[in-house]
Amino acid sequence: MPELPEVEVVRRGLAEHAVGRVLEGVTVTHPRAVRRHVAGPADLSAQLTGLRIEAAHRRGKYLWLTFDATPLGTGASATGLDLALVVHLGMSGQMLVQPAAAPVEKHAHIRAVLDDGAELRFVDQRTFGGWSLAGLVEVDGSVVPDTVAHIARDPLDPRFDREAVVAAIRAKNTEIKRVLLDQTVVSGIGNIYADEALWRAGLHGTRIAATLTRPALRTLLDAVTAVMTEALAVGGTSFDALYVNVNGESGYFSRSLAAYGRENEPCDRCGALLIREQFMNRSSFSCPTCQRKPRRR
DNA sequence: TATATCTCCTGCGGGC
DNA sequence: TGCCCGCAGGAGATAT
Repeated sequence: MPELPEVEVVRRGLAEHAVGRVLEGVTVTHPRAVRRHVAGPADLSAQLTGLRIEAAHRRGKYLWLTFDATPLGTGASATGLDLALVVHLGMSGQMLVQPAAAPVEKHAHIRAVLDDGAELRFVDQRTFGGWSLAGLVEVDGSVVPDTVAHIARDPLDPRFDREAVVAAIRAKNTEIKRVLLDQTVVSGIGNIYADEALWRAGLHGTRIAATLTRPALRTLLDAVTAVMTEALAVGGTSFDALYVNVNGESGYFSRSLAAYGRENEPCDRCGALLIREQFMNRSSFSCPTCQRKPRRR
């Protein structure tokens, strides 16, 4: 599932293969792939056509492309400087840059023709992701799409303030894993990296955030940063063909996971068998010895 | 206001 | 072989 490292891999791919290119035409074949756009997919296509991609950005799990004006543009180019194409990959979204002649993927819901003959394709099996257009706003010293303004900085952001996040977490009277997954507190963390970071920090996900000490939370946030950095270095985590970079290649971090998906396998730290529990309608993996459950709420 | 739960969606694998 | 069901889970909407 695409979490921060996987999304960053995609962003880098877009920066390499799509930035500088002009969108010569956009075709939407699945209306659900266009989000929050009252005017509909046709209007989104019209607004994007003729824009040159200036840069690829990311915050947490959100990607967005910004544009500059281009002499090749249509009437839409006049607004390009203030417009962002926001992309969320959901659970299974892919942003692929393919030769136009390449076979079209079964779940290719949006296809954008680039001026170098390639196509930028949004492929999404489970249709939890999508594209949307947004205006740009300044929040806390950074320019972001207005639909991303509520998303907190992620641990790989140079301006990530660890102490401020520690304080925000301690203000929450709920389980620490819920807080890690709350993108308004700290962004980019999904179920996989939450379990990995909690395992590294030796904390059970049902511990109440407000009861954790500042040093424990610093350790936890450092674990989040470390696990994401390591995953990014090897191209992200892949369990199947659902997560790939813009060239359709998978990452290798799944081989390094210490907790997620390892039910009944020995803990790398103590040897106890890892367990799986239901939490927030999804699976959580932990070590019953290293990560003690709280006695009660 | 803060927190918890529901819903969306599709493909895969297991059980019968 | 085919059908049914559970599972995977990000995030907005809704409920408490």
